[in-house]
Amino acid sequence: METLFIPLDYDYFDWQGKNYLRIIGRNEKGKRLCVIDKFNPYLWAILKKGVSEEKIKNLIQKIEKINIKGSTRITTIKKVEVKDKRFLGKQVKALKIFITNYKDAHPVADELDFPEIDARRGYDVPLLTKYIIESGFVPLKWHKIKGRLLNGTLEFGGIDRIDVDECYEAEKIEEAEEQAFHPRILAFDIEAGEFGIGKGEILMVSLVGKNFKKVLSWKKCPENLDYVECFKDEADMLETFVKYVREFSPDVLVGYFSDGFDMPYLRARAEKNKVRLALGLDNRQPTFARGRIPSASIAGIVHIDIFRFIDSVYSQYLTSETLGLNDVASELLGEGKKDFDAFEHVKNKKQEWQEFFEYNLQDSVLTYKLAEKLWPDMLEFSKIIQEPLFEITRSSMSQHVEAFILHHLERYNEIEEKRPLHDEIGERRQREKYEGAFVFQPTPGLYENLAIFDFTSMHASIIVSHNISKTTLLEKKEKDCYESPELELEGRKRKFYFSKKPGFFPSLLGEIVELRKKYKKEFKEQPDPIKKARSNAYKLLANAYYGYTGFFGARYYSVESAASTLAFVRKFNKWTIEKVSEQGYKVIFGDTDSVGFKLSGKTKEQTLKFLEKLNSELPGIMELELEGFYKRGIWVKKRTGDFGAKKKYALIDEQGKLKVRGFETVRRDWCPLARQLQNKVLQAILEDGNEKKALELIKETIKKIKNREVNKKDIMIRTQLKKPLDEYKSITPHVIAARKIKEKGLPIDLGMLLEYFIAETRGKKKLVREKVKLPDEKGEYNIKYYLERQILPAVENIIEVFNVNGKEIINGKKQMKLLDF
DNA sequence: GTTAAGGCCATACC
DNA sequence: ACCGGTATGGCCTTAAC
Repeated sequence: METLFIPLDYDYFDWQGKNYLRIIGRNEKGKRLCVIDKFNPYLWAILKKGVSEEKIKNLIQKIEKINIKGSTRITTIKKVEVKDKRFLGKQVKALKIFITNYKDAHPVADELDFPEIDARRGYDVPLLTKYIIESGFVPLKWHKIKGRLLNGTLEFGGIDRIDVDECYEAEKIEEAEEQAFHPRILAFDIEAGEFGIGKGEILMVSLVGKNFKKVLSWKKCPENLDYVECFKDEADMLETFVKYVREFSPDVLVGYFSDGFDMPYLRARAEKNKVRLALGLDNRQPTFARGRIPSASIAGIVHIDIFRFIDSVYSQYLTSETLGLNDVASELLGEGKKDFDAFEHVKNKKQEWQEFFEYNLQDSVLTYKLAEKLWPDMLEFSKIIQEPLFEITRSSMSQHVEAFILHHLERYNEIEEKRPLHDEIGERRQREKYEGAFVFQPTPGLYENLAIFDFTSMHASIIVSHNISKTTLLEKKEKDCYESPELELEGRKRKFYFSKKPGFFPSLLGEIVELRKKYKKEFKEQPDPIKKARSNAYKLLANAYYGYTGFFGARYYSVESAASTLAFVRKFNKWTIEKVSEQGYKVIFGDTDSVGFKLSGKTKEQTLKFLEKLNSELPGIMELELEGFYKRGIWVKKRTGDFGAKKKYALIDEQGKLKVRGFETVRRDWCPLARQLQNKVLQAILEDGNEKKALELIKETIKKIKNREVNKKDIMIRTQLKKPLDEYKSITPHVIAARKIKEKGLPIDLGMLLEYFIAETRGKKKLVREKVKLPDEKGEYNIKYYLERQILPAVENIIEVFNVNGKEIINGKKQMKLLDF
C-alpha cells in the first residue's frame, strides 16, 4: 500500500522492549492516518587517540555483553560499528553502539566505562528529535509512505486501535512534492467560578472551528442564543465537550494560556465529576509533561497554547504592552475581547448571562483567529527547525537554536555535544559577566537632517565572518587565524583566536543568514504570509544564535565566543563612529550596532556613496545599511547629571512619522496622561522645530489636571508583579496594589499587571504607596502627584532643550512657572 | 524629624 | 532555567544628623 502523508503529531511507545513511533497526520484527501515506524537507537563512544585495532576489537566484545535489566524490559546491544566521525570539530574514531531501547541509553552510557573511551555522547537527545534526524521524516512536509495496512490486530499491542481512518506500518518513507495543507483548527476556552485550578466549577466551555461555534453551559439556559447548549450538570457538560472535540476531529486544538489554565482546570473538574476526559485518539486523557509550565498533550491531536508560542517567539514582533488575549488580539486582528467582567458576574451573582456567553464565545473566536493568523509562522518554524508543532510552540529561542543545530549535524559528520549537567550549569551561571556593547554618549539638543546606519544582524555576521565558536577556538595564536580585539574576562586582559578552517557552528549560521536574505528577497518580490513567516523565522534564528553561545544551558556554550563576539561588536561600532566623524559628519548617537549622525551639509547621495565605501572595508559578510533619513531628532539631558541620556531619543522622518525610544511615552509604567502628553510634545517640537505649540499643550494638560477634568483611565499606572508578593524587600506602590487585590480575594499571579492610581489622602501621608488606590476604589486623583511626578518629569527635560539657561530651569524658576499656568 | 546616598525595582534598548 | 549586557529613573530604606 502507498499513500501521501503529512506528519503532525509524534508519539512513541514500546512493544516487546523496543521503541516504535506512532505518527498521526493526514493524507491529501484529508483522511486521518497513523503511521507506525521502527526506530534504531544508538549512542556514541568516542575513542581515545591511537587505540589499536586489536584493542578496539576487544572493547567491542566487552560492549556487546552490556545489558540493562529493568522491571519491564532488558536492553541489550544490537551491534557496534567503528566510524570516522568529527567531535567538536576534530577528527575522531568512534563506536556507534546500537541498543534495543533508547530509554536505557543513559544507563548504557554509564556502563561504557572503559579506558579506551574518551567520551560518551548521543544519549541525551530527546527521542523524537533523534528519530526525526535518523528517519528524515520531518514534521509538516508531505511524504510518500509505502507500508502495510494494519487492521486493529494486536500486533503492536493494539496501538493501532485508535480513532483514525487508516493505520500503516511504514516500510519506506520518502519526501514527496510540497502542496498546501490547511489544518483543522478548533479553539476552546472555559469560564470558571474561581481562579484557583479546580477550585470552582467550570461554568461554560466554548468551542470555535470552521463553520462551528458552540457554548456549552449548565448554569443557565438561554432561549434566544442558538449557539448555547444546555446541560443538566457540570459532568454532563464536560462529557459533551469531549464528544464535540472528538466529532470535530481537529488536527490542532488551540487555547490561550491553556497549558496554564484551561487544560489543568478541565482535568481537575473532570476528576472531581468522575468524567473521563478522553480527548486522545486512543481515548487517553491529556497528560501533563513537567516543566516550568506543564505542557498538556493529547494523543494524536496537537494541543497548542498559542500564548506560549507568542511569549517565546512571536512577541518580538508585537508592541502590545501585555501578552494577554485582549492586547494581542487587538494588535494582530484589530479586534479585542468583549467588555465584560466575569469575576463581577460570578462574585455578585449577576444575571447577565447573555453577555457572559458572548464573552466566552468571543475568547474562542479570537483564539481561533490568532491560530489561523499565526499558522504560517508555526508551520515555517516547525519545518525549518524540524521539530514537531507541539515542541515548536513551547520552546524558547535558545532551544530552537539548539534543535536546529542538532538536526543539521549529520551533514558535518559531527557527533552532538552533551547537555551541561547540573553542576556545570551552576558554574556557568556564577562566572563573571563579560563586557557588553558600546553606547555613545549623546549631547542633548535638537538636531536637523539626520541619517542612521546600522549593521544587519550584527552579532550573527560577526560570528560568521570570524568563524567564532566553541569548536573553532584555538588554544593559542596560530599563523593564519582570526584574532579578537583585546577584552577583559575573569579579571584579566586577553585575546581569543579562532581557526580559519570553517567550523560547523558558524557555517550553519552562515546558511541561516543566507537563507534569510533569499527568502526576504522572495517575499519582497511576491509577498504572501508563508514567505514572510519563513523569512522572519530565519531572522529570529540568526538573531538568537549569539545569545545561545552565552546561554548557560547550551550544549555549545562558549564564554570565549560570546565575549569575543561582543568585543568585535564594540570594535565595529566605534570604527563606524570614527569613520563617519572623519568624513565630516557630526555623530549624535550610537548604540551597539547603530550610529546616527547629522548630514552636516552633505547630500543623501553622498551619504549613500559613503556607506558603500564603508561596506567595502568590512570583513566577511558584515554589512552596514541605511536605517533611514530623518528630518529632526531630539536628545535630552539625564535627570541626574549634566549630560545626555543614552537610549532615549525621538526622531521624525520626512513623512512626519515619529520614532520614540526610551522616553516615558513608550514606558508602560507611566500613566497614559503623561505618556500621551509627552508624545504630543515630541511630535510638536519635531514637526515645528520650536517649543511654542508644545508649551501650549503642556499648559492645557496642567489646567485639566487642576480642574479635575482628567479621565480616570488616563491616570492609571500599570506595573508588573515580577516576583512573589512576600519576596519584595522594598514595599513599592505596586506591591500595595497587589496586597489590596489579594485582600479582595482575587488571585495574585506572577507576572500580572497591576493597575492603580495615586489618590488624595487625609492626614500626613508622605509616601506614594500610602496613596495608592485600585481603579474601582473611591477617591480623587492626587493633583500634586500627577503634576509633579508624572507630567513635569515627562516634559521638563524636553522643553529644557530650548532654554539657553538650561541649568537654572531644573532647579528653579521655570518649574514653578510651568505649574503656575 | 529631615535628608542624602544607596539599593531595589521595573522597564527599555539593542 | 529557558538570550544578556547597558541604561534610565522612580520610590523605598537606611544612616547620619
